[in-house]
Amino acid sequence: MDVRTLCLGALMGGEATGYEIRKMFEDGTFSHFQIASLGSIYPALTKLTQDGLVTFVEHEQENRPDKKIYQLTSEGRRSFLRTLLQTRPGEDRYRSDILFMLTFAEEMPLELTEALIDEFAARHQMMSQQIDPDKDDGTDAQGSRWHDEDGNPKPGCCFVAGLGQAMCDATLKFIRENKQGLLDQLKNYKANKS
Amino acid sequence: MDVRTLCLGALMGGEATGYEIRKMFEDGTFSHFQIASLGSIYPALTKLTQDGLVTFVEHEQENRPDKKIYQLTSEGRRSFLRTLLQTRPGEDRYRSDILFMLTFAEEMPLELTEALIDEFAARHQMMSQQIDPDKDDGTDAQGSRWHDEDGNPKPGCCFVAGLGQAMCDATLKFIRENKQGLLDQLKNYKANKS
DNA sequence: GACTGCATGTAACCGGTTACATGATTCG
DNA sequence: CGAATCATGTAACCGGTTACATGCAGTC
Repeated sequence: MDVRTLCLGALMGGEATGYEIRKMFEDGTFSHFQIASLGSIYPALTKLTQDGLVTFVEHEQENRPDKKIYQLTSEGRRSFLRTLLQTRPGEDRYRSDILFMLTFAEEMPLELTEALIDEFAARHQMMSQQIDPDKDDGTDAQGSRWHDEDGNPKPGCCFVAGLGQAMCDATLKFIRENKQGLLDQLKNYKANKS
Repeated sequence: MDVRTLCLGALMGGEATGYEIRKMFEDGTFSHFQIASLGSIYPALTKLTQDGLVTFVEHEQENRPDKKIYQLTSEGRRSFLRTLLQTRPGEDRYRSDILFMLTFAEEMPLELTEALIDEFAARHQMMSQQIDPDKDDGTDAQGSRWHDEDGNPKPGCCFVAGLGQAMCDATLKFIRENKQGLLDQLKNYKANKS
């Protein structure tokens, strides 16, 4: 799934600037299962504009670059929906340096192992909080992206958010239950070696 | 974490061919949290050989390209350990086209939604089975990578495997408990719209 | 005073994927 | 008879990251 498609999807929830789209992938709605950086989003939006899939209105701002508020065109919407129906989803890929490093826990000092686990836990804790579908991104006047025009929560979003949270919670739970055990095993393991 | 480091890590468990290393990332030990394709592994091994971090012995085979069995040099081992101690682990990144698509469940036919969920579940089921630390890759004469020379299981590996499995199981559980609910909600949602 | 947030944009670079080339064997 | 498995290797290509450029406002 390329950045262009991701941007179209982001705009399905309503208008947004490039900067705001990045936030959806950094902090927001999509943060736990997709990523996209500004350096790829801006060119993507330019391309989409050329192709007639999005339009933007320029809002002048003092002391800042003009804000470009993007919106799907009806063709953009149709195009995205077509993609949705036709695309065979790519494989899920989860990459974690921390888990890779932890595979070699025997080879590092105990403190490092513990630090890595703690960091892993901290990241998941943060993710879990960011996902929370009830928080609803707060003050947004026109209603958040989790809800449609009538204020009904979107089932798809809730399901995906719930799933993300379940994964985070499971991770956290596992760490709570197994961290000390691992540390103890490592102590024994190292004692046996010497 | 680049492919070179990944290859060094893979060889920490003992000697292997490029083809076997790919398998560790495709099916095996590392499959649930790192990926690497042959097109990047072979060049990486060549580079590592040039740098003196790995060596290989060529085993002739009939009707096949010679098999190159790679092995860490002592410098390769030291270098990997240094990397392990010095590297700030990169962010975990989980990318899932399916979850992205499911965010827009309202916009697609119910059957597609269900198919996507089922596929998601099937993939995680498979992952869960692949991880299983007890299976121990079976017939391997010199013992699998989950165990050290004395046959003791490596705590780091077990921990990471367990964590992977906990995540898979949580995913599967969530789907079991919420799939039908989502489908029902979508039915209502669509009925209300029309 | 330094850093973060808002806000856009460009371009070099780089790493990895994909596809191709080769070829016997085994399984369904 | 086609597909998958074993087994290595090269190279074009492409997508995205990183870094740079610009600049003000607010906070620590």
